[in-house]
Amino acid sequence: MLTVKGTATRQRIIDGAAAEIREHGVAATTLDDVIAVTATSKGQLFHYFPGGREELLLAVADYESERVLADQQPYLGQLDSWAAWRSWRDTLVRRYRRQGVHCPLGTLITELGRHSPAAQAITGRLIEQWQSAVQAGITAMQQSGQIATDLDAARTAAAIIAAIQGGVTILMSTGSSQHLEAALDTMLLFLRGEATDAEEPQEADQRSSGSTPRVSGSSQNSTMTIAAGKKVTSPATANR
Amino acid sequence: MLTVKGTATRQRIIDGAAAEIREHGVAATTLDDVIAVTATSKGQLFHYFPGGREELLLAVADYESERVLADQQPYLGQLDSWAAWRSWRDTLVRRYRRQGVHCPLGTLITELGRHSPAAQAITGRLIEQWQSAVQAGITAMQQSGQIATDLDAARTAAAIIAAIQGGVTILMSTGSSQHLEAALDTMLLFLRGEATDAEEPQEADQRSSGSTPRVSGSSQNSTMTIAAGKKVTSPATANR
DNA sequence: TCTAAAGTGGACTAGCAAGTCCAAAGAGGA
DNA sequence: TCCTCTTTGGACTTGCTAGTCCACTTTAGA
Repeated sequence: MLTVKGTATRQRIIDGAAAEIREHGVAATTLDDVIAVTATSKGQLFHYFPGGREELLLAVADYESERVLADQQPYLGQLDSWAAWRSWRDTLVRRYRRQGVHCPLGTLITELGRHSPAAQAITGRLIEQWQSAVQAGITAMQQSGQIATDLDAARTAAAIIAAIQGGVTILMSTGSSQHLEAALDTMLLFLRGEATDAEEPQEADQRSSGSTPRVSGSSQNSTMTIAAGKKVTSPATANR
Repeated sequence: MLTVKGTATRQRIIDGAAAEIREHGVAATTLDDVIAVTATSKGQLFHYFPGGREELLLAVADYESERVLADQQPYLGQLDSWAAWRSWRDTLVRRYRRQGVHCPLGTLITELGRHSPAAQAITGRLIEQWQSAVQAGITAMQQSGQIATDLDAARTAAAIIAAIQGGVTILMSTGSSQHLEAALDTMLLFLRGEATDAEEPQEADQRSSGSTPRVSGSSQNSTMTIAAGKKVTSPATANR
């Protein structure tokens, strides 16, 4: 009831829609845009997504939420050393800075996540998974004595997720990754500050704390962004 | 060129639009909705907002951004004691918890703040003002020896703003204030932890850190997150 | 090879929502 | 009182977009 070709087409639609949404936002993305960019037709779109726009948006949200976590690997799944935390932090910043103003999930969350229960389920699951990965990292660090054991891993993980989310939201509206970086660095500083037992001296500082490197100036996203999502590829990306 | 009556009507339109947006989101709010809810007409709407929908939305954003800061007073402007920080924290949580899923600015930021420069200006200004108020608080605490002076006030303030923003965003999509509270509490914990000079012994802990109160389970919106105000009290901790 | 199901294209419809227009009522000053 | 400018009401236009419909093509497997 869905051949290989069909599956590919369906996926192509999702990819294209995701790219469009990253680029222009949910509100500004019409089905015709998606059709144009994926070289499909109305017939196909409604053939694969009988629920129409809503169903497509949900599929995109689902797809993006997987990407969010996948992009943070392998670090996110292995936060057992300060170096891993650092790499994870850098991966995150790099990813979002590259994406610039375009955060697929953030947009989806706020634009469609509010009232639809299905959308809430997706975002809820993402937050949960993300948070529990971070929490596992904290716990691991506690077990190896690198983070004080009296720190509430769950609560701190929740705070970290919130901080990231906020940093990204601000990045989306201002174009500067300054807040995201400050948020992440401060949280890491907090984790380290709580370390009472062992430490990894050779890594002990280099970032933040003192001096304030203060990220450049204004919107540095104009530079690339453009290319952002356009890697879609898939059989027919010869758009239009 | 704008009588008293006219000014009142204009303001009524903004109020009504803001309410509608808080309730249903920007995308779902049509001009006809605004007209209906404010007992006005198309003619009036375009008379006072020649730029149409866009101009109205901008006016609403401006209006809401002022409210955001105003609602945090007097604490936000006077963060010179731990008690003030606590009260501020409680005010924030209370406000957003009451508002539940409806964050006017968050919605406006993500839905219209992206591409319009005018909107970016508004959100940018809000973030700046908010952040500098927090930064002033940190500096004041440093000067009175309650926070270590080697802490980067600007960067930490940025992190706090990001954490709040993220907590609110998550609150909007899940309905739980858990993350917002965790974010704020963790940040306060961080500020306190950095205190090396003087301290306020009698206030030295009470929240989290040790024992892990561990917020209940899922959406505890109801539970009130137990500790919230605890002993510090402050004028209005009679939550809700 | 035949046939049924899957896939595809695109014209068409319906409805909504932004924005236009104009007529008429009200308000204030000379 | 009159004249002008502001305010108000609402019908009407226009354009867009989600969704429908159906004819046609391709694919798979019996």
